[in-house]
Amino acid sequence: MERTKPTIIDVARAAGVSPSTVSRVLNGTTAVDAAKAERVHVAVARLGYVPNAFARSLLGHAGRWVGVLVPQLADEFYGRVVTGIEDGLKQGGFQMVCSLGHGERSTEAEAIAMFVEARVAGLVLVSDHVPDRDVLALARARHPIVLVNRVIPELAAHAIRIDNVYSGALATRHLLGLGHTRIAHVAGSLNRTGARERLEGYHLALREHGIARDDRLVFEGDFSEEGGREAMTRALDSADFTAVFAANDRMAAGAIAAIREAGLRTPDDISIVGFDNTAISRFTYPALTTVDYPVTSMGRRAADHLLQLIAGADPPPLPLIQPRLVERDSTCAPGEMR
Amino acid sequence: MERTKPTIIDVARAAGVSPSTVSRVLNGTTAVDAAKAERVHVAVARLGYVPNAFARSLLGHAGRWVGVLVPQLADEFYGRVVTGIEDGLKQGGFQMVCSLGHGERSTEAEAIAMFVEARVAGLVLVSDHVPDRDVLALARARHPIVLVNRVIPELAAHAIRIDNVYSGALATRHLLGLGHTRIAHVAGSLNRTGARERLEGYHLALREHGIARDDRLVFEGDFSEEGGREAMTRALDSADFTAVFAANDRMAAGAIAAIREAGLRTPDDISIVGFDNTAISRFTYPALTTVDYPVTSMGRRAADHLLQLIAGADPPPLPLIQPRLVERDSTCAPGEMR
DNA sequence: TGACCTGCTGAAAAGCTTTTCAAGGAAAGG
DNA sequence: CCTTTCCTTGAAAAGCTTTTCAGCAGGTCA
Repeated sequence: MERTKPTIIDVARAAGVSPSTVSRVLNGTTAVDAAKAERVHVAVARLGYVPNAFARSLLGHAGRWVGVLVPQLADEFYGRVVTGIEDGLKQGGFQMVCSLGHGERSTEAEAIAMFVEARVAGLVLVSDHVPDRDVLALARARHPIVLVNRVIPELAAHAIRIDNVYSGALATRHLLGLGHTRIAHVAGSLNRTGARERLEGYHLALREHGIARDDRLVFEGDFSEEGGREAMTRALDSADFTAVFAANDRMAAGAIAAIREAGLRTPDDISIVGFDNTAISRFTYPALTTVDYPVTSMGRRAADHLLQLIAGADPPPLPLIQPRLVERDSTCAPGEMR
Repeated sequence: MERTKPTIIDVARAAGVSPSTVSRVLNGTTAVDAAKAERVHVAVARLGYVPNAFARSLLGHAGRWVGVLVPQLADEFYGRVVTGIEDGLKQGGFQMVCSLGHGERSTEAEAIAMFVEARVAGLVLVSDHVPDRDVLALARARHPIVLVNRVIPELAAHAIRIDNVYSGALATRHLLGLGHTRIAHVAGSLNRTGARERLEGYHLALREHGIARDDRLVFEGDFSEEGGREAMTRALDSADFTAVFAANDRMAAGAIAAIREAGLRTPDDISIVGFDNTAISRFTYPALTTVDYPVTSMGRRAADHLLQLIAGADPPPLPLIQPRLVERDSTCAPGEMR
């Protein structure tokens, strides 16, 4: 019973004109006799004709689609990246096609293969697991590509990411500026570049202030709330400090819970700085001082850059983003009652 | 300099066989002489040939793509829906193509038009603004469609949504069960169906317990944190109650802040129940008792249903979801110290 | 040895739209 | 009134892959 979709030929027959004329009416490429145009419109409406994008694209018309690959969307972070990207693309008349990589190499590879087959005009890859080699192969095949949060030396000009070292130092300097000298760090999984860089920034800031490095103040977590709680529990058991820099907001939230469970107060007894400025940081108690990861605007800039690449322009290299700190209620001077 | 992409004909020429043979090697449809197959593989690799999905799809091969339209992805909620949908689709061998509607009718209409032109195999529409009439037109044109969180009577069998009345009653009954009798409600924007239904559930539960309806205990918010804080401030000024049911977690978080600012404690002085079970509810202090909106699994079921529609099956109607309550630390019996 | 089957291969058609080319008619100008 | 030009239109080709059909070679069976 599956009636097949009407084609431009059916419309032409119904309107008593040639397919070329129908095409012209629909695309407005050439003037067409008003009466015929009207007949075409009527026929289109009556038959429910929708031009076949495949046939059109087959003509070599550049697709107006851009592929976007993100690891996941279950938490807010990547959703905000995608929002920025989509905004930029839409502005330029492109549509986003978004796929999830789930942090698995094979899944990501499949998604990218689909994009390539679909002849997308360009690609945005957000911090994915596909090996550098494959990404470079894509780039060499003249696919416009922009990377978010990933370093591949050859593509550095087309990668936008946050300056993690600077950011880690920024958070730590804030605590140092308040007068803290014993500052712990709840790190992310140290097999992740970002986590290592934030740790490096933490060390950098301490060194600037002439404070000796003490690895017993660094506790590795896994970017999860539970990991943060657990790392902080270990910290409270084994070390002596008045402030903590946590490598993301989730862990900071877990750390706050651990501090409370230990019968201490934030920030009175222990100040804490998070990282990301996700919704979480507004809802913890006390509200979290954190590093603002300007993730939506980074997505936006990635999209703008990509549009230029697609247009054949040679845009200036994408910058390393230096974020700012958002002060809320989880930090104060040591010993100060607040 | 833009070298055009190699076609199957180029590969055939390079391998010294016909295009048909190349197609057969690549798709494995028919046995091919091993030596020739090898030559084809070599040629494909050397030329970097990628089959053109448009040409393939033009043959009427059903596309393996499904269009998904969501309002936005900037907060966690829709991200989780999408995660569930994508999971289900991938399971069935389909790829998700996701677009954002931004709650605007024209944007949504454009996205849907793109999906239709791309000949997606089906559509999942999440709570969108396109008028019923247009959705019905799509359905009549034999597009498999599943709706999430939206009621269109003619498509009720293909719509999955939460039972808001039941849910509102569930939250309220929990408070009643603890012994509360003066229970306030911080409602969502009452021009939204969901908000009105939750309010209805609240009234229903009170009636069950023989408690007279008192409209002075209902305060309209706007689903935002700030709206919740403000509604709760008004509530504390004007009414007398020992518990609150807030129509979502964001407003509940705002309400908790307002309670704290008023010098009261949660749950000792005022118990509070939220709605959604988003990450927020784990991070507030005290952690929020809330209605678990099983949003990922709903997305998953929507996808499964759609896959059946695409396969031409006639799946059983999608259910109205009755969620369960997640008890955390924001509720206790009135007067009880906790 | 001849008829028949099997396995592999190439030619050609189908699928739908856009665009180029050529032609027809009408209008304008001499 | 004839020629030139412009406007509109239809025919046909291009774009790329899959699939059907027919053919060919080699082997099998009687």
